[in-house]
Amino acid sequence: MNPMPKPPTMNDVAAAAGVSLKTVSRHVNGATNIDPALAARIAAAIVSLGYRHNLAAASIRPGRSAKVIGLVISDLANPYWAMLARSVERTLSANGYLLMTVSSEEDAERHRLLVDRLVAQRVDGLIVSPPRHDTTGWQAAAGLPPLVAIDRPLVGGVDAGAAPPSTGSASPDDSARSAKATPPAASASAGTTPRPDTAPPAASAPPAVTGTVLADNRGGAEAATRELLRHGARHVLFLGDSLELHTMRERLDGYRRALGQAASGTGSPSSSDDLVVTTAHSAAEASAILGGLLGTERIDAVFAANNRSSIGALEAFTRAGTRLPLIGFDDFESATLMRPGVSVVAQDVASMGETAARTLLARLEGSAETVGPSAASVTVLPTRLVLRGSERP
Amino acid sequence: MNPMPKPPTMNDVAAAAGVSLKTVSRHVNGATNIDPALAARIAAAIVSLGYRHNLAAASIRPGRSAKVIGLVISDLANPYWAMLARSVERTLSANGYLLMTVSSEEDAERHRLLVDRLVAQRVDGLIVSPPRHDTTGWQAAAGLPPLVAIDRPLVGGVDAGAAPPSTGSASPDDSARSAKATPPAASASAGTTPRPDTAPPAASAPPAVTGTVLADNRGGAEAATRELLRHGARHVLFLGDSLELHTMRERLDGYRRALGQAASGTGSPSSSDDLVVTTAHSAAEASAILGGLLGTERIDAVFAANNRSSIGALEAFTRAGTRLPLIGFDDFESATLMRPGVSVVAQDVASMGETAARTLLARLEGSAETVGPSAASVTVLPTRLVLRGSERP
DNA sequence: TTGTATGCGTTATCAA
DNA sequence: TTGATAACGCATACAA
Repeated sequence: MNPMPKPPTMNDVAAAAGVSLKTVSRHVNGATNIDPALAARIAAAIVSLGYRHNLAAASIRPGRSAKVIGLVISDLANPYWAMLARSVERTLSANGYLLMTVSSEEDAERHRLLVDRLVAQRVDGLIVSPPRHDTTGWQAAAGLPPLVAIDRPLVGGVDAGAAPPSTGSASPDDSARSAKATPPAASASAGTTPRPDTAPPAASAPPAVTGTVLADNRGGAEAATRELLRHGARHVLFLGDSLELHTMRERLDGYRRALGQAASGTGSPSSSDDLVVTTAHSAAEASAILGGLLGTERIDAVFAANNRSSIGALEAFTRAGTRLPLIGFDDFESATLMRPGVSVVAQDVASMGETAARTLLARLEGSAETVGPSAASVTVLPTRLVLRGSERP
Repeated sequence: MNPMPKPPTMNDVAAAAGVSLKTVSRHVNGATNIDPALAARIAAAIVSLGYRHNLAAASIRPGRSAKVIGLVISDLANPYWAMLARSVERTLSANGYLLMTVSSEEDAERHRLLVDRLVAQRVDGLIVSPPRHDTTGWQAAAGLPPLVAIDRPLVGGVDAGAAPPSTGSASPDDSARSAKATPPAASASAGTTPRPDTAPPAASAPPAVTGTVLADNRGGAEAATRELLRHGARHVLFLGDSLELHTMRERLDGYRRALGQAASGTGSPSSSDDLVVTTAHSAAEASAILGGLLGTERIDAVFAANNRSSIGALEAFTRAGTRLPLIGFDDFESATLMRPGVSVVAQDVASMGETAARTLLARLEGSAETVGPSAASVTVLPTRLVLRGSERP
């Protein structure tokens, strides 16, 4: 009946049960050594008052944490990310952690805001898929909890600019990106020592980047392209999104590698860049672009570099009432519904999420500095070429 | 270089800047009335120390909160829920709130755990899609923050007792549910006073249920079924998931309503329960079940009661090399790829999420008791029948 | 086994 | 405009 009955505290419970605060604390935290009689009185008081443990308050004590992890992805509505998020959540949840999933919508500024917010919320760890125009100095960023990069590597390992605020000047399409280290197509562990040259804004905080979990984008793309070539294709279209995305760069690289390899053999497949589209940001755009090309004779097969592009390609085929050999990157639910079935490069999304989660957990549980200062692991998960028929003419 | 440089606090900043704690607090909270000179010193100290505001600590002060909302859904990997989550996140995010999305995997126990955890985390509000075997006394549950039900109503409001399991007995068209404001296909507001008969576990806490946002499941299903009948179908299969799900009950109701209506007209469509499948929990199951029925002559059209069932039905068609007229509930990305295109009852997922978020925000911003004790709103969003061709023989 | 006293990082009160 | 001081809800030395 009270107008605003402020939530009962541990103290209220203690008073109601006629015990001390400390005893209630023990009971709530699941301590065993409590007089059963008192425990019962406390339990009764808790129920009768409607008391709920305040984890936010508890977590400000030194050494204690709320066991919350933040996950920053780019688009929750994309099945790929949704499945990744679920996989991460499952693993963390099984270990008593709660996951805060937020989506940046591929907006670097929003991404930065979200990370800041999560850090302010004092999450224990962060799993992050960096945005396109990532200018964050991750390696040096201060006050960050342990962090794992997923799906894409963080900048700062190599080419992080000296521009913390949103000043992303210079040419947006600068191709200075090939300076990056080429990760091996296998699982490996590299002691990525942080480079001291990038401006260290803070004094104390150690670099927090704990690990990176990627798929073998290059290898998958290469295998897919080679398969198309094997079936006689000579002009394979690369249909994908912006090269600002690390995954796209890797996939394009694999595609070109396959072309180059074939060229050195029979000498026929063209490796001209005219067959590369990197402006398909959505299924609709992919469909429109491909639709314009279907009439011409210039292409005879399509490598769709992500699930959106695959859908778009299929849409274009349907509209045009024709089709070309097609392999897509990323599996999607309705790939088996089409006839012929859509062949894809399938990522193991489940293990990707699980691996990221485990990497983070290992760091969190492992007593902080037990692994030595900044031993960052890089895991590259293999992809699988799933052939369902669409790769054929 | 310190082995474990514990994160700098506001006190450290104050010391470094040579000002008082309170002044730093003001600066961090964006107060305007600060000597510019001091403000500059503080800002410098913050950067140099790498200080980050600790929202968890701030939120324990009375009257202050972390501006975090919890969203509990049943399956993040289902595009329907993923889109809903994104829509909710967008609206909340635009209002300065952070969203914690967790998924219960349709497990009532896990659902309960998650809600408890979120409450313990002291979220400001909760948006919840109740699980199947929901036995939570929501209306009476103590210590809950303001809560909005989404997609499905909470039990405890009206029909919690009697027949939750698959007993769809009696006249399925029983109008007993009109005891509650029969959800018209529009927005309405009903003063749902909490029932005193369900055991009130707590003493003080007021019922927290602020609103309910549903789709017009019955109307949508009815329209879809009627459309199938209109094209000459006489034996429409209802292919759906468990009737423990409120949405399924409503959709089945709409389906039967259409059949009954047709029967009273030409007297032909069968309304026997033999055409009702409520055990398709996944696309694979739906596909298997329908596959078994396709050979027989017993059905001549399919109403797939959710997106999984639609996919399953298409799979079965593909496998059997045949097809029947089909309309599905819930739109899905590849519905336009098939030929003929798959007709669906489309929910406005975006406004559903937005409405839920706004309802909650209205309650949170509105100074608590300004709306009077427990004025819960019920919003029923209309659905849209999208015809793409698959409804035809 | 239980209680007392103190501190966690922040904000609010009230006086300077 | 600024600063000392007291909460906030909880957990932990340490004492009983």
